Amino acid sequence: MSDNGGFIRLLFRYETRMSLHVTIADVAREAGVSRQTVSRVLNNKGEISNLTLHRVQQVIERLDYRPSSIARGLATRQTRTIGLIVPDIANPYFADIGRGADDAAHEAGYSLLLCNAVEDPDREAELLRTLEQRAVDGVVLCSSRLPEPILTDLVKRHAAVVLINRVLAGSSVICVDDARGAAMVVQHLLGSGRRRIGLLAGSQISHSSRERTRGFIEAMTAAGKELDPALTRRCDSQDMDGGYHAGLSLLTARPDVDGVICYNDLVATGVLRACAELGRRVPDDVAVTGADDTLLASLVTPALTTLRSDRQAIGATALRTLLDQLHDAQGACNTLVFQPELIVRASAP
Amino acid sequence: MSDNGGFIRLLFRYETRMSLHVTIADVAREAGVSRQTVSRVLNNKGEISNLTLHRVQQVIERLDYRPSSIARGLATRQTRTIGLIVPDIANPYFADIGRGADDAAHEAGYSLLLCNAVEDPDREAELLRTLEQRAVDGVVLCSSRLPEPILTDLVKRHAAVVLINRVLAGSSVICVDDARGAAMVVQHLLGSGRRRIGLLAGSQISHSSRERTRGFIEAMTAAGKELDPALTRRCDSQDMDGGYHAGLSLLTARPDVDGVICYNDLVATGVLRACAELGRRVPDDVAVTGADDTLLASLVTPALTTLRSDRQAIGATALRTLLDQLHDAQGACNTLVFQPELIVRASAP
DNA sequence: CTGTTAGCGCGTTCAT
DNA sequence: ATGAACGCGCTAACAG
Repeated sequence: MSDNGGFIRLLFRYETRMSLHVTIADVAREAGVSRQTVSRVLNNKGEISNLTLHRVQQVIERLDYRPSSIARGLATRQTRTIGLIVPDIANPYFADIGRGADDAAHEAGYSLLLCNAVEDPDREAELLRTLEQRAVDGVVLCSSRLPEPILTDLVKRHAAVVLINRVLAGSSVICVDDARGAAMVVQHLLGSGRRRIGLLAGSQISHSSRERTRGFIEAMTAAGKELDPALTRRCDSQDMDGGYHAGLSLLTARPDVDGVICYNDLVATGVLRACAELGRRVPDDVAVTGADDTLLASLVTPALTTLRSDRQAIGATALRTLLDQLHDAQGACNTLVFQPELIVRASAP
Repeated sequence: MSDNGGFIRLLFRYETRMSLHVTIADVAREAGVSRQTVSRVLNNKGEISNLTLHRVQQVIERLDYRPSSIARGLATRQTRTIGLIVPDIANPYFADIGRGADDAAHEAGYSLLLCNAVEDPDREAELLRTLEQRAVDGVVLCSSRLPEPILTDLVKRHAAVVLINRVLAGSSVICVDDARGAAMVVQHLLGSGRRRIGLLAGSQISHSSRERTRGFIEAMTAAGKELDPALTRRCDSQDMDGGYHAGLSLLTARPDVDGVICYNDLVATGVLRACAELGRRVPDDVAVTGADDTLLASLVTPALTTLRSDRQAIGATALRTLLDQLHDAQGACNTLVFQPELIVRASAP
C-alpha cells in the first residue's frame, strides 16, 4: 500500500513537473533499500557496505533529495534553529550583533529565527514563549528589558539561553564592561583638564545604561571629584533628539560644564547640535563623548571620542557559547566580558 | 498503553519540575476527552458543546499548553515561517527592510527566518535551498545577485516568493523606481544650473545600480545633454572608500565637473572627503548627491541631497504581498513600485 | 550490515 | 458533538 502510494505520487510528480517533496521513502524505493538504510547514510551512522552507500548516494543526488527539517525536528527534538531576540534590528548596534550571530550560526549549520522585541517587555516575554513553541534549540537574548523574576522563569523553559548585555544568575552572559568603559572616558576627560563633567544617561531599564552610570560615579569618586546631581540628566529617548534636549537643559543650567559624557553616539550628536546652538565650541569650551563607535561617530563634526566594542564578535561569541552549552552538558554557565576600547577623536582630544 | 506512558511522563514532570513538553494527549486526558476534541478547540473547528469547550480551555491554561509548531508543521505542511534573505543585515538599508518585514510578519502570526547572503551568489542559492528544506511557507528575497536562469529555477521550488529590488518574470516584485529617482536628481542638478554632471555608479550586478544608471542616461539625454563616458566611474566598493577614490579620480581628471551623482550616501560621503582634499567647495564648486537618505546623510557637512524611500514600508509590503499570495491562489504575481522622494539639502541646493 | 516496528505531536479523514 | 484510525517524514530501538 505504502509503496503504491509512493509510486503513484512519483508518477504524478513526473507528469506535472511540480515537484512535491521527494521523501526518504522515494529514495529508499529507488535504491531498493529500506528507509532506515537511507537514514543511515544521511547521518553517517552505523556501518554500511560501500556498495549500498554509493547506490543510495547516487539516488539521493539524482532525485535531488533533501531531508525535511521539520520531520527531523519532530523525530529528534532538535531543530538546528536558534532564536535571536533583539530590542530592534533596525538599530545598527543590534544589526551588527545579528550579523555576527548569523555568521556563527550558519557556520555551524544552524539557522536564526529573528525576533524584534521593539523595546517592549511584554512583547519580549511573548517572543520567548513563541520560540519555545517553535522548539528552537536555544535562544540568544539581547539587552533584555524583562524584570528578573519573569526573565528567570522564561529562561528556565529553554534548554539553553545566552544573555547579551544583561546579567542573570544561572545563565551564560556575554557583556561589555560598560562600567569600565565609562570609567575610561572619565579618566580621559579628567586627564585632559576637564573640571566639571556632566552625564547624559540612558534609560533606567537598560542594563548598559545603569552600568555606565555606575562606572561614571565610581571613577569620579575615585578621582576625588564630588558628585553633583545637577550635572546629570536622563535622556527621554536615547537618540539625537533626546541628546539635544538633555544637552540643552544641562548646558543652560550649568554653563560651567566643560565635559559631557553621553550614553551613546546618537545622544552625543544631539549634544553637538545643542552646543552649536548655544555657541559653545567643541572641544574648546566643552568636550563631548559618545559610546558604541557607530558609523556616525567618525562622520559628524567634530568627530566623536567614543567607546568601541566589536559587536559582530559579541554576537558570534554569544552564539558559539550557546552551541557549546547545547553540546557539552557541562559548559553550563559562562560569563564573558568584552573590554571596550577608547577611540579618541576631535570632540574630546 | 499510550495513556499509561503519558501518565508516567506527567508524574515524572511533576516530580522533577523539569517541564518536558505538555502534549495534546496530556490535555485530552486531564480534560477527559479525546485528542481531536482538544485539537478542535485549538483550531476553532467543528461544533463543540460549550461545556467541553470550557473544560478543555481550562485544562489548556492550567497546564500552560502550547501546541508544538513542528508537529503542526509536519501535519499541515505549513510552518508559519517566512524566510528573509538579504545581502547583509548589518547594512542599515537591509536592516530597515528586515524590521518592516518582521513587523508585518509578527502581526500576522508568522516568524522570520533571517538569512544573510553576505553578497555571495553561491551562498544565496544555498540559502534558498536551505529554506526549502526547512519548509518555510514563503520567501522574501532582497536584492538577489543570482543570474536569472538559476534564480528562476530556485524560485520555482518555493510556494511563494516576493522579490525586492529585482525583477523576474513570473514573480511578485516590490521595488523602488530607481531610474526615476536618478532622473529626478539629474533634473534637480540641471535645474540649479549645473552643466557637467558626473556619475559614480555602483556594482554592475546590483539591479538598483543598473536602474539608477539607466535613469541617469535617459534623463541626461532627454535634457539634450551629450553623454561623456569620461564623466562616469564605477566604484570598486559601494562605501566611503569606494566613493573617495572614484571621486578623486573623477575630479582630478575632469576639474570642470560641477555636479556628482553618487550611487548612495556612503559613496557621496567619500566624495565629500575627496572634495575637501582637492579644495573644491561643496556646493559652490561642485554639487554632490547621494541616495537612500541614511542617517548620515543629514549628519555630514554639508548635509546631503539624497533620495529617500520608506524601507520599512517596503519590507512590510513585501511580506504582506507574500502572505496574500499564500492565501489567495490568485494574487499570483504583483508588481509594486515605490516612488523615491528627493530630499534637498546643502550639498546640492 | 540491513530491515521491521514504533513512535515524535499533531491534523484529517471517517464513523458514531 | 465526539471518538478511532491513519498519515505527515524522519529517527530510534531492536531484530536478524
